[in-house]
Amino acid sequence: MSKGQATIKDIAKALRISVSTVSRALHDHPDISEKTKKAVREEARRLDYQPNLIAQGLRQQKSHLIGLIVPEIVHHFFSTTLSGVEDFANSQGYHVMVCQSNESYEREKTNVKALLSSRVDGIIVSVSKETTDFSHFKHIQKRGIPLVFMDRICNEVKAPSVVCQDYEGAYMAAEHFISHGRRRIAHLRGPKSLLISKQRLNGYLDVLSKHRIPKKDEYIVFASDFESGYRETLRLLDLHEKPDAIFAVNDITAAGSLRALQEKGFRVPEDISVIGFGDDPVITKLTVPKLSSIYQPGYEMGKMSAQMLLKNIGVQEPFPHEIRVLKTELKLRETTL
Amino acid sequence: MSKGQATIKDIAKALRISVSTVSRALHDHPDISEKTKKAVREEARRLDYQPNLIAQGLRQQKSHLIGLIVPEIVHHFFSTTLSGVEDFANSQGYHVMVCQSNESYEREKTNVKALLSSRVDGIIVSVSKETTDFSHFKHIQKRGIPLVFMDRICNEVKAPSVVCQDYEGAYMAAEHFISHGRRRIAHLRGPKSLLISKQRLNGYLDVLSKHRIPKKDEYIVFASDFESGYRETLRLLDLHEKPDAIFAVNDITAAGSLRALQEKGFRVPEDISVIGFGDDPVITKLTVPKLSSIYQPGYEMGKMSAQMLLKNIGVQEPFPHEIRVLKTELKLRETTL
DNA sequence: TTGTATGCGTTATCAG
DNA sequence: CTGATAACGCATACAA
Repeated sequence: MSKGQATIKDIAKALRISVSTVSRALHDHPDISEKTKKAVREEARRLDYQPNLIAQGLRQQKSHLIGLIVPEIVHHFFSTTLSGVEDFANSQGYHVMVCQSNESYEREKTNVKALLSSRVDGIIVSVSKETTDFSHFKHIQKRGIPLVFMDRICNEVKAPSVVCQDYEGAYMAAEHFISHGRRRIAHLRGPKSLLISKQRLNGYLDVLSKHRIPKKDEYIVFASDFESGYRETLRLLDLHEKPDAIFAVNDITAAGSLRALQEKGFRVPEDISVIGFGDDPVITKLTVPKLSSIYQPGYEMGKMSAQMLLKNIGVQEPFPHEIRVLKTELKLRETTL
Repeated sequence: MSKGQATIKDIAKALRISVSTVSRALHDHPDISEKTKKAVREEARRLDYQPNLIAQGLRQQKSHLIGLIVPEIVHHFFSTTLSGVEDFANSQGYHVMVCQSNESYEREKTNVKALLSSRVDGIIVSVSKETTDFSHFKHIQKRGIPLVFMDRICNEVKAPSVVCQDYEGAYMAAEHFISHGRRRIAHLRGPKSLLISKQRLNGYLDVLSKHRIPKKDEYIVFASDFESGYRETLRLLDLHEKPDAIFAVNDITAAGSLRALQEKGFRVPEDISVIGFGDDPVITKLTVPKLSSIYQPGYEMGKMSAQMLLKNIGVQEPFPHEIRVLKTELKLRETTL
């Protein structure tokens, strides 16, 4: 009775029929009589039969598992992508194994190995900051396992990728500053290793050059967390020509920046405007004044990634190198005019 | 070569030995000669052999997977518990399947079914707000699968549980108010369905009665997100006897409360002190003034849960009904005297 | 319409 | 020290 989980064998035994008949009945195979099907279904319910996905996986060489590797799930953005991945995967009968690289290259490699060993049917990756060698990703593909990059993508490996309009988002932010009379726009930029940082930087730079504003190196500083955002903003405020606008690579950095501005007595947005990136609902709600930001469709990006991944499961290499770009939006709140 | 993943069969074939020898060599079985072992290991490396966990799972009736069901991973607390679970599980050769119930009872049931079908070796659950019927949890145990409750526990089902000092945390908060001369302490409480809400409420109530302060029903209102925290605080401020301190069931609610206080021109902490619960690093950093809060050891709770779960894998029922309580701490910042 | 046999990759038992 | 074989639970080609 409660001897672990019931199997098709148990159903077969109870009904005195063969396991193959049970298997087929459960799958609604046309060959099986309605009568048998009904009996099987009832017995299955009686025994609370749940198909053993492990056995199914072994048999059909499909685990119905997909792997997701993200840097850190604590970040709002990544947790929303997980929701998107999970929802779509579940809707297609897949489950998700989540791994965090903690921004560590070594850990990312371990994660890949673990997922491969678990025979996941596909892997979605958002690359860690530390990663500069990409052979572990190529390795996935060599095994014939579909791979999709999400947000933190990787140009060195040809794989379907899902990003948002990083460039356009940054462009919008900078344009907004310009159209409100700002000329001395600083950028708190992300690490060199990340493409998204470069894209955001480029969007910013292109707006400057479009408006014939010379790029000023002191205005472009590395900062991607609260503390560095705070610290680097203090330094910006020490410049002879202080900026009149700050575009930050993400919201928490923008929050650090706001803290510095507030402490130094600058009025936001009157003296200095600020725009973040990510539109984190907690951060944008809590800063004073409320942070304007570029909305990133995390849930949709996750969903789309899962969709592209599942589309490629079972197909032959080479995998397409399609890049899907999802829309970002400028959300104006109180740190902008 | 790149024909999917290598198996022990491939190694056996290459070395012209039997699969059983390979299997044993890989497991460092004492019967196998050092010479053979070395050859096998080398060939395994050459072929980049990774054991097929699915096959292993089927064979040994152990999937080396554990399931984690949390309400919503976007909350900082739950994402830190995931890290704890993941780290400990990985260290023991287990992987984690994460499911979000989205605070929905139906979805929680679906999650349980899915995990059972995946033949996870154990399940960690943080119960959804909506859940009042617990048969799906009992069901897990009936199947002989160990179950551990974490944070959002469930007294109706006897299972090992990991919580933090909800009562004591609330007690500390209220005591702190009292010891700084506050007498009109309000509580923004969580939903009735959650034990942690009750515990936090009780800690608060016991401090009142200890100090012979009569409980005042208008001071105890339901609120567990930013908007309700904001709204209910406005109502508290309309009372004839306004509170001089507010203890909130979580940090985001406290943040909503602070927003209301600020809008109405109350000084925090001089006029009204505020303490939250959870010690969310983003929220406590961003509110103005910075929010005092009760620190909850999320990572350790996750780790402990995984530890208790793995301890029970393979053991016979009945599972112990041990409850582990982890320490909370009062973190004083700027919303308290 | 149903049953038998086989194999997915691995490990354990039993022989040798 | 090593090999052949069965079994885990399921799905399918082939028989009947």
